[in-house]
Amino acid sequence: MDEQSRMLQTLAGVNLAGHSVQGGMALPPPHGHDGADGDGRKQDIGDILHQIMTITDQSLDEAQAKKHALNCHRMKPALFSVLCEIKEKTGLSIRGAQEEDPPDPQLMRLDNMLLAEGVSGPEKGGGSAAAAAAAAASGGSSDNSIEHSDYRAKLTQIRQIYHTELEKYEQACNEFTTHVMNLLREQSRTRPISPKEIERMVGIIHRKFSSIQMQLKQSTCEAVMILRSRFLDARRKRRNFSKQATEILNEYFYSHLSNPYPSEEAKEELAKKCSITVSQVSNWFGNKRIRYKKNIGKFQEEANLYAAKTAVTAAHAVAAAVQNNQTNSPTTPNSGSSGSFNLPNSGDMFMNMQSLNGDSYQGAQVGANVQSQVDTLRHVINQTGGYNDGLGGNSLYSPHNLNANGGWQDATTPSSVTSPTEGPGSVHSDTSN
DNA sequence: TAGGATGATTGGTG
DNA sequence: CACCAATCATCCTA
Repeated sequence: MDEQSRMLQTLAGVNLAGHSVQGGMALPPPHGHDGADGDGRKQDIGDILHQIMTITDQSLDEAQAKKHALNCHRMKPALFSVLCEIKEKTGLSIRGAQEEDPPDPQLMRLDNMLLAEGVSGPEKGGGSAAAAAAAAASGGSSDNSIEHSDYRAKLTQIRQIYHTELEKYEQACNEFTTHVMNLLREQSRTRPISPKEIERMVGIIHRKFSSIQMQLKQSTCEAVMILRSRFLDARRKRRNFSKQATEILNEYFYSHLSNPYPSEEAKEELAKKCSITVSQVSNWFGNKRIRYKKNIGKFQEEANLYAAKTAVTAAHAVAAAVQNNQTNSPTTPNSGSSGSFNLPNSGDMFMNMQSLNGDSYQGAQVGANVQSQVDTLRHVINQTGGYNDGLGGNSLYSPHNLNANGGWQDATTPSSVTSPTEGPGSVHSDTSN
C-alpha cells in the first residue's frame, strides 16, 4: 500500500469521524492557514471531505462558492491524483462490466411493425398497405373508399402523435445528455472523468430513453392494432344491404321458396346484381332460411308481397313469351312436354324472368321457361284466394315445403302445390338438403 | 334509448 | 364444404 492510499484511508477515517460528530451542524470556516503539523493537515483534509459530503445540502450559490474554494485548495492536486489512481484501478472493472448491447429483438419487432403499418417510415402513402389489407378483408364492398379514408385518417392521427412524442423524447434525451455531459465536464475539474466514461454515461442515458421510446412504440402498436381490428372486424362495420339488393334477394328467395338454395352460379349472379360478395349472398340465404322457418307468420306479409310482384312479372313474361311464340316459332325449344321442368340450362324461374324483363342474367332462355312461368302464374293466381286469411296458414306461401324436421323438403320430390314457382324439374340447387 | 332487424361469425353435423 | 342453429355486434326505428 502506497503513501497516497494510506492517506486516503486516513482521510476516510477522519471524514467519517468528523461527519458523525458534526452531524448536520454548520460547516466549519474554511481553512486558510498553512497546516504544517500532522494534526493540522488531518483537520484540513477532513474539512475538504466534509465539504464534499455536504455539498448537496447547500444552496446552489453556496455550493458554487464551495466548489470554487475546493478547486483552489492547495490539497486539490494531491486529492485529484489519488482519485485518478483509484479510478485507474476500478476503471478496468467498469470497462469489463461494459456490455455490448445487441439490438433488442422486441424493439426490432416493434420497429418492423410500425414500418409495416406505415406509422414510421416514409410519410407518403403511409398505411396504404394496411388499407389494402383492410380492403381485401372486407370483401371489397362499394363503400370501402369511405372506410379507407376513415382508416387512413385515424392512422395519420396515430402517426402524427407518434412522431410528435418521438420528437419530444429525442429532444428531451438530447437536452438531458448535453446537460449531463456539461456536468461531467464541469466535474472533471474536481474528479477524474475520462471521455470514455462520459461516453458510457451517454450510453446509459440513451438506453434509458430508448426504453421509454419502446413504451411509446408499444402503445402506438397497440393503438394501430385496435384501429385495425375495428376496421377489419366485419362484425363491427356491418352495413345493411341496399334496399334494392334486399329486394332482389327477397324476390329470389320467395320465388324459390320450395327450395331456397341458389346454385353457385345463381349466387354469383345475385352477388353481381346486389353488389355484394357471394359469401354475403350465402350468409343472407342462410339467415333468411333460418329466420323464415323460425317465424313463418312474421314473413307472411312479405311473402305475399313478393308473390304479387312475381305474379305481375310472370304475367308480363308470359305475355311476352306467348307473343314471341306466336310470331316466331310454333314450337318452343327446350320446353318439353307439359309439366316438364327438366331444363338443361337452369330452370331458374326467377333468373329467367329477370332476363325477360330486360335484365342481363346470363344463360337465360326465354322460350325454355314459358311453361314454368305459365305454371307460376297459374299458381299465383290460384293462391290469391288464400290471401285474405293469410295469417290463417292458408296463405300464399305456406311453408308446405318445410318437412317435419323443420328443414326444406328435398326438392327433387314433388313439393306442395302451393309452391308458386317451381316444379320438380326446376331444382338447381347446389345442395342436397 | 330500448328493442327489433340484420349481417356476420362460430361450432357442430352430415 | 355447405348448411343449420345459436349468437354476436351493429344498425335502425319508434
